[in-house]
Amino acid sequence: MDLRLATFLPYRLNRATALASTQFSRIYRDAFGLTVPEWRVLATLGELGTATAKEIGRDSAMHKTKVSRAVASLQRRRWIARQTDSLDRRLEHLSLTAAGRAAFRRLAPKMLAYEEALLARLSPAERRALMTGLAALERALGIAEQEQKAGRPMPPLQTSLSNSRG
Amino acid sequence: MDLRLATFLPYRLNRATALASTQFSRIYRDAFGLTVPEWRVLATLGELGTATAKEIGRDSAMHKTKVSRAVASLQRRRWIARQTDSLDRRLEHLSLTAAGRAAFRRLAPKMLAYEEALLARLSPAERRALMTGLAALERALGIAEQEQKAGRPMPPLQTSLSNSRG
DNA sequence: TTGTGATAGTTTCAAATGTAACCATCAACC
DNA sequence: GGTTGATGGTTACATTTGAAACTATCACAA
Repeated sequence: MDLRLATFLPYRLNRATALASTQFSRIYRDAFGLTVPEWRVLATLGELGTATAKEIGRDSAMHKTKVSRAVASLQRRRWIARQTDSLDRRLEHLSLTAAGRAAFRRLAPKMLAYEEALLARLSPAERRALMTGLAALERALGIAEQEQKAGRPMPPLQTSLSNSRG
Repeated sequence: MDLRLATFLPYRLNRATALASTQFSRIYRDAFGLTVPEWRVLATLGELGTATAKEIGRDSAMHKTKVSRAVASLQRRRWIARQTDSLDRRLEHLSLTAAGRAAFRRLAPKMLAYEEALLARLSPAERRALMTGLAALERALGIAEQEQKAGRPMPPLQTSLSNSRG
């Protein structure tokens, strides 16, 4: 089998993801001028209530500097309040202010509605297939393992050609 | 239904894609120090034989400046040859040199083998589901339309909340 | 033939990003 | 108490990126 980019899985994933990201991000960009990292921090705190920067990073799969900057930006908007942990003063417990919660409550249903509208373009069977397939792919990629701790590497895939530098 | 990032489609896509991209890119990075855009240009030319920068951009869904820089870089490696169209001197017909083709022939089977190894972690049913679901998602996102011409926008999705700036 | 507008491709510039260094704090051990 | 190593989080620096400006060329029309 020859390699064709158009049918190659990582390429297809990339393209679909980029397009989805563009379409979804238009919602919070148009409404509030939020960037993707800012939206993710908002959504994470909207869901969790309170979290540290590290927890947000793990939960939203973002680099810690990205989280740091997004948090700083949302704090400038007065959407995030920060409280230093009394026992461990390295920790900053972050949570949404009333304004932040209001913004989240305004955005969340729009985001879910757009997701619903997108999935409504799929037949029920296709929808099931997407959920099944995506979950299986996540498992295959080792996302479950990655989630807990970024420490140990995945067990390598069975690839006869792996590491054959040639 | 509340918005939970972990079950939210664009977020799941993003995470899976980022992880897949990292894993796949390790192959050509380790072997040749190629970047993602460089690999895509190589793969596109490996597939098409000859193409202009614009065609590569359309085919690989990359911004034209990204293509331009990746092409320049591969040219510095002497992996790409360029020939100006005799009838329209704005066009540059790009193709792989012998060295470029050799690199592609070395990489392509590794990439396909890794894809196969990844998909081997899925059951046959899950694999079918992934392909069905991904294809349906691509259609829903309008990737088919996007491919032909980046001109007209997609017909808007059915979203009761669209554009309700509040 | 000389504008005028479009197109292929490159370059410039500013913004976003990741790596690495850094600061403050903590836990553990001497 | 003081040193050592780890951790949460921020900052500095270099790289990557895309938008917009630019160059060269083309088609077309006055």
